[in-house]
Amino acid sequence: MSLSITDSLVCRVVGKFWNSPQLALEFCSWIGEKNFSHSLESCCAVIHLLVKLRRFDEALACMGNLMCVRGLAPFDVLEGLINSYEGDDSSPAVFDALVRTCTQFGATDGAYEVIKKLRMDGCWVTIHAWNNFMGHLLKLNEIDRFWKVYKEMISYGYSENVNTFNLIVYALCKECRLLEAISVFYRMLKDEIWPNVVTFNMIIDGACKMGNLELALKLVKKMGVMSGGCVRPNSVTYNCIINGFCKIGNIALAEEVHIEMTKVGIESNERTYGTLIDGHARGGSLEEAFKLCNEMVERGLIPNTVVYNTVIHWLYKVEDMEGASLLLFDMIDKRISPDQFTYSILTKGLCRNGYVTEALRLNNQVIGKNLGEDAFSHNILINYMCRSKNMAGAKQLLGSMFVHGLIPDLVTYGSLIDGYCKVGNVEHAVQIYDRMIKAEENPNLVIYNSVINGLCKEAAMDVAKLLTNVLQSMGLFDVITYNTLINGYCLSGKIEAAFALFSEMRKLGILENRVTYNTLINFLCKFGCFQQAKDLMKMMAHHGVIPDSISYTTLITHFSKNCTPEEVIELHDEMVLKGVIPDRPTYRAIVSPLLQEDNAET
DNA sequence: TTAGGGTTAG
Repeated sequence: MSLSITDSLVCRVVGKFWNSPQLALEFCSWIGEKNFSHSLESCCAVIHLLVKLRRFDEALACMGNLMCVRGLAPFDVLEGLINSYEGDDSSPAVFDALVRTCTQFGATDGAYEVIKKLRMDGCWVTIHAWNNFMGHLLKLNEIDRFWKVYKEMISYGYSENVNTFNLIVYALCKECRLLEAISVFYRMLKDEIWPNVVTFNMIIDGACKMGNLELALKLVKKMGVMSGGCVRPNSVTYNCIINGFCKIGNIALAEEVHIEMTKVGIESNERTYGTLIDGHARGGSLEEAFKLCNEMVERGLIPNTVVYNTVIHWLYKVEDMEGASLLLFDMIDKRISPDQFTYSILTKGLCRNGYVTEALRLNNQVIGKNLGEDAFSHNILINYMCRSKNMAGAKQLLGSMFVHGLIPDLVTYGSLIDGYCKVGNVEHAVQIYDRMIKAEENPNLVIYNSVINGLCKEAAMDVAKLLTNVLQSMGLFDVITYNTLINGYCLSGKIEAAFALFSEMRKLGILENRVTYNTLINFLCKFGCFQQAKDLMKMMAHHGVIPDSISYTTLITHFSKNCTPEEVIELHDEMVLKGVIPDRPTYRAIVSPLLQEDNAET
C-alpha cells in the first residue's frame, strides 16, 4: 500500500480536493498513520490546507517541525510552500504564518529573508507579518533595527494599522520618548485609526517606568474622554500603575490603587500580586510580602516562578540563607520550574553570602545540563570576581562564556573594565574596551564612568577631565560622573577643584546626592577642616539630602581622633535623634580610639 | 500587540 503512494500523488489529491480541505487533510493524516513519511512537498500541502481551514496553530507547529526537527532553513520551507501552491487566495496567510513561525522559533534573520524574498517575487506578505516581525524585534530590544524595518515597510507603500501604531508607541516608550508616544496617539486620531486599551496601557506604562506617576494617573482618568468613551482601564492598566508606585517606593499608594482596582470590579491576577509582593519586599517588609503570598493562595491564585524568584531574591538580600533555601525546596517540591532568573538569583545570593564555590558549581551544572543559561549568571560571577580583585577568575569566566556560545554584553565588559581599573591595570582595561568596540557594543555612561574612575585613580586627572568634557558635549553625564571626578580631585589633594565642580553641577541641572556630600565631608575631615565638614552636613540636610549612617560615621571617625569626647557624643545623639541607625562601623568609630588609649596605657 | 522577578559605575 505504502509503496503506491508518492509525493506527487499526495499533492495531486490535495489539489483535486482543494475545495474540500477537510477531506484532503483527513486523507493526509490517514496516509501518515499508514507509515507514509511526508516529504517537504507533502508537508507543505498539509500546511496550505491547515491555513485554509484557519487552523493556524497546527500550521505553525508543522512549519516549526520542519525547521527545528528536520533542520530546514526558513528559506527552504518558503520554497516548498511556493512549489506546492496551486493558486488560491489563501497564500498570503500561509506566508504570514511562516513569518510568525520564524519569529516564534527565534529565526529573526530567517523571518526577514522570507519577507524580502516574497517581495522580490511580487508575492507580498500582509501588514500582519510585518507587525509580527517588528514586534519580535522590540521583544529582542532591537529598537534601531525596528525603526529601520518600519521605514522600509512604509517605503513599500504599506499603511499602518492599529497594531503598527501600537508597536511605534511601544518603541518610543522603550526609548523614553514619552511625548512623541503621546503625539502618535493624536496622529492615530487624525488618521481615524482608533487607539485601543493597549495603546493607552503602553503610554501609561511608559510614564510609570519613567517615574512620572502623575502623568500616568492623569491618562488613566482621561482614557474614557480621550477615546470617545470606547476604552476603559483594565487589569493591565492597574498593574502598571501599581508597579510604578512600588518602584518609586510608595507602597502605600500602590495599595490604594489595588483597593481602587477591586472597587471598580477589576480582579487582581497573579501579576498584581507578584508586583505587590516585590514592592513590599523591596520596601523592606518581607512580612507583608509573605502575607500577600498567603492572600493570593486564599484567592485561588498559585504563586508561580516569578513570585518564588522575587521572594527568594529578597531573602538572600537580607542574608536569610535558611529562608531562601526553604523556599527553593518548596519550589522544587511543588514542581514549579526554575528559569534563568532563578539561576541568576541563586548565583547572586550564594556569592553575596560567601558561598562562591557553590555559585560556580551551580553555574557549571546549569551549563552542563542545558537548563537555559544566559549571560546574567556569568555576569554576576564575573562581577563578583572583579569586586574581589580576582581578575584571573574573571578572565576564566569570560572564556567559559565564549566556549558555551554566550555573548558578552555591556554588563560583562563594564564589570571587567571596572575591575581592571580598580586593580590599577589600566592597560588591560583598555584591551577589554577595544574588544568591546570590536564586538560593536557601544559604551554607555556606566562604562564611561568606570573609565573616568580608573583615570582618577591613576592620578590622570587631566585626561579624566578631558574625557568628561567630550562626554558633556554629547550630553552624556550624570551625578555619578561628577561624584567620580570630585572624588578624583580630592584624592589628588585638589580640594578647590573639587568644590568648583560641586558648584558647577547644580548649574548644569545635576543634583548632588548623598555620595557627593559624603565624599566631600570625608575629604574635609581628612584635611582637618572639621567645622566646614559639619557645616556641609547641615547644608546637605538643608538641600533635602538626608545624611545617612555613612555621613555620621565619617564625621565621628575623624572627630573621635581629633576632637573632644563630648563632640563625638553630641554627633551620636544627633544621629539617633534624626532617626539614622548607628551600625557596626559607627560604634567601631566611637570606641576604637578609646581602645587604642587602653592599649597605650597597658 | 500591553503589565510582575535577576547583572555593571561614584
